[in-house]
Amino acid sequence: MPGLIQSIERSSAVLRLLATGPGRLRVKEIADALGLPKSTAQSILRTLVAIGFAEQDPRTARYRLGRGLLDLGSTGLDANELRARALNWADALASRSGEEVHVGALRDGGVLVVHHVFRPDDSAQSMDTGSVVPAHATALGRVLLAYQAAAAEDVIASGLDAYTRRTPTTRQALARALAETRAQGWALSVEGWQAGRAGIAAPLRSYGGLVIGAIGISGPVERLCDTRRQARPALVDHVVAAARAISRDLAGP
Amino acid sequence: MPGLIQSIERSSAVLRLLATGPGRLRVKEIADALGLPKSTAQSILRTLVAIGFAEQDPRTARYRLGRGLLDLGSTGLDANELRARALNWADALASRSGEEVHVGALRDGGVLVVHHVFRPDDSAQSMDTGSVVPAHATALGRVLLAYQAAAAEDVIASGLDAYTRRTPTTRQALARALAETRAQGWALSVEGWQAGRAGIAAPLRSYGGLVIGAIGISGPVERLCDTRRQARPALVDHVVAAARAISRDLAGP
DNA sequence: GGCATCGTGCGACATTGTCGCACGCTCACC
DNA sequence: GGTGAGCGTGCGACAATGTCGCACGATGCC
Repeated sequence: MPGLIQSIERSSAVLRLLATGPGRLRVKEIADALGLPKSTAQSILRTLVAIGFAEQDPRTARYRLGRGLLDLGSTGLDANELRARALNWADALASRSGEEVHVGALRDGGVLVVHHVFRPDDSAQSMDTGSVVPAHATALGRVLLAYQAAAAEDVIASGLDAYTRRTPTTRQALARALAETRAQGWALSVEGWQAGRAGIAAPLRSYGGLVIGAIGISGPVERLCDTRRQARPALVDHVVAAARAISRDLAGP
Repeated sequence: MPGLIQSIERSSAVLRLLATGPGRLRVKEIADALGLPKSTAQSILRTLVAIGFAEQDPRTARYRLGRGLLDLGSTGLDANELRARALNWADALASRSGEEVHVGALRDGGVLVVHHVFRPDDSAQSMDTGSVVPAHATALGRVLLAYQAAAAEDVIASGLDAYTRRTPTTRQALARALAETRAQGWALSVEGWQAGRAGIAAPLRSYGGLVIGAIGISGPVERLCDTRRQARPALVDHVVAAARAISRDLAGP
């Protein structure tokens, strides 16, 4: 067994210390804890900060884990694995709800549809798998953005395009929608993406409760919503139940 | 600005590729994608595997992100920050429920109590902040173990001590309790830790929906439960609402 | 003000990381 | 079955990089 790269090993020790130690640490504390000379620890930390795996508070000079590392964790499962785990439940949801079902994950500011189940009737439908839909305009996307603040910021920074008159196009409007989604634990989008159509979606949680995907139904507004354009509770229950079942599978034993 | 440690930079590029690329990748694909010689890529990967940041499927020789990295992400907030964010809501929960409140996080197989609010009456109470309670025996702990499978495995491997006749002491009993917790989104423990006392707890979710702590109430069984020893719905609602409010704060804008 | 400690960065040089190469294994094609 | 191509793995030479002592400026305490 050939040698390992010492500097990478050391960087992992630093990261573990930041993650499990008493919190924000100083260079000296890190160096002492790991038995490294101060300069060595500092070189490692400087690099970790540069790559986004650690962050330093300029006021106190203390270090903590960085967003770049958290971002990595949040995409720990790939599209194929998400799809494989969601397949059967997505089919069942289409049967129960009578609507078409999509499973998606955030990708480059949009939602990549990793699985699509047609509405269980003989209507004309086109296959959506592989397509990318706008996150801010769809229920799938709202669920994903609600739990991934950095992605939400990116989407806002890129500009919130209007697809219909009901698409949220301001930071405030989107923030309100995302807050509501977090409060309810599911999302509703009424004519945000396509006129006359609505979507209900719920989060898919992986290891540690991490939101790594979303499952949702979509169909005509009058079928998904009551007369006050609120989501029909029975449909919400179906979507949330399917999301929970998939999440149990994703979270492990 | 002095130089950065190149091998650490390269390891981060590999990790990002594993996280955002098409999924399970081979040495050659990684080397080509990053413009590195095959041997260099392999040295980096061998090290990443050794530190747990990457894993290789022995059958296919393909690499993916490792559990060690996901573990880091799940403890990205420290106890002080958790406490600061939960303070006010914990006080409000004690007022509304009329019971004492604890906020905790997993630490070395137990639950570290990071904040404790006394029951809002004049009864004799002792300060619990800083103490560590057994994860498998308490509602706080059940919530945390329900969403952190690796920690649950560790706790089981360390042995499930009995504190009362109702403490779950087998893998099956604990797994059942954790599954129920995940299904409901909150946990109940009746006389699992102390005779005559019960606890109701719900998860605190951070960035990405990650469960990084729990908040709960505890008190006499007859006050927390109905005659069938089921949690009183009004109390569950209070706990879940507090958990949600704190989670909104923890998740960012 | 003096002293101790810390974080940061420079630069010498020893150690470590890089990486070409060889080998065994697997797979596809004839 | 035989052959060739491509891959993953590991060895080892050596150049490049990482290590780390030291100096300096900033901060806090007495």
